[in-house]
Amino acid sequence: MDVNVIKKSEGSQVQQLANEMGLRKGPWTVDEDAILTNYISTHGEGHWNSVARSAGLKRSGKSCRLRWLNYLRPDVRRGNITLQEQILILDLHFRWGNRWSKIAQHLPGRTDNEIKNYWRTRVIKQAKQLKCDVNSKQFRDALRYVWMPRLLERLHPAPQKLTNQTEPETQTGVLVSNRNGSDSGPLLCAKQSNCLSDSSSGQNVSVGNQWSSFNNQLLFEQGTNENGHGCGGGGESLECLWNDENVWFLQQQLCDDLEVKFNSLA
DNA sequence: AAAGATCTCAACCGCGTCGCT
DNA sequence: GAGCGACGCGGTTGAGATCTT
Repeated sequence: MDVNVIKKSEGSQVQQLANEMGLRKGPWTVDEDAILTNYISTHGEGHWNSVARSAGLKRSGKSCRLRWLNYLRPDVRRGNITLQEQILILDLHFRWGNRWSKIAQHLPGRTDNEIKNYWRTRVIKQAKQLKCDVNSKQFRDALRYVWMPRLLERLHPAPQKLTNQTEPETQTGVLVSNRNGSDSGPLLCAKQSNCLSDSSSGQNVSVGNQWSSFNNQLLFEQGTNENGHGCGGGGESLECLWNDENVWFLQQQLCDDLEVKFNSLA
């Protein structure tokens, strides 16, 4: 597919210059991929502008770099984000915010672009469902105290397994949930009051340490537990965690008065 | 089956930073 | 220190795929 896309936004001097130089934009062709891959395998990465010129690609250096890093690199992992990766992303984003490249460094084979897309398409969607702002304390608490623990629970149905593998305090709260027939948010939250105390007393580090410990385990396990325990057999969808009941609970509790509860628990 | 809505993700853009001259 | 080019990052876009009606 040979696409010479002339964008509406074209008009800047840079773009005009690019056009005059005959630079291509839009989707990469198989031939272009092959040229870039061959060139880099021979000459290595870096100096992207000269790569574009020397390889005979009518692409900008930026475009070559992006194509290589996000798609052609041999160690790029394709396919669904695993449960482990989802937990890591949630945790790391909690710590660092939209530092996608920094987060990606902790997910081998995943690109910042992929993680960014995951966040925008999955996580922000959930925030909208809950009628919360994605950056609000309510939603961040929902991620931290409900979503992540439930992912962990899916990953490790038997809590003892984790307890035996990491330091004891790593497991406080986050793995506890009420499974008496139906999920019960309030009980879940009450059982996690120790976590809340940690964060509200300014001891985010301790919670971070809990997750750091678990992150190490996740990274270790990624090679052996690729499929996790998704709700649909091999499915890795998060959406199953956000069933109607959970959404209802979170809307009721988190977006209305959970913040008050947190404060009182602290 | 078709049309419209929604989702996904590759690719682009603008901007900040870094290193060299 | 100023100017410049290269690079990397985060935000945004839009085409194609998928789902819903």
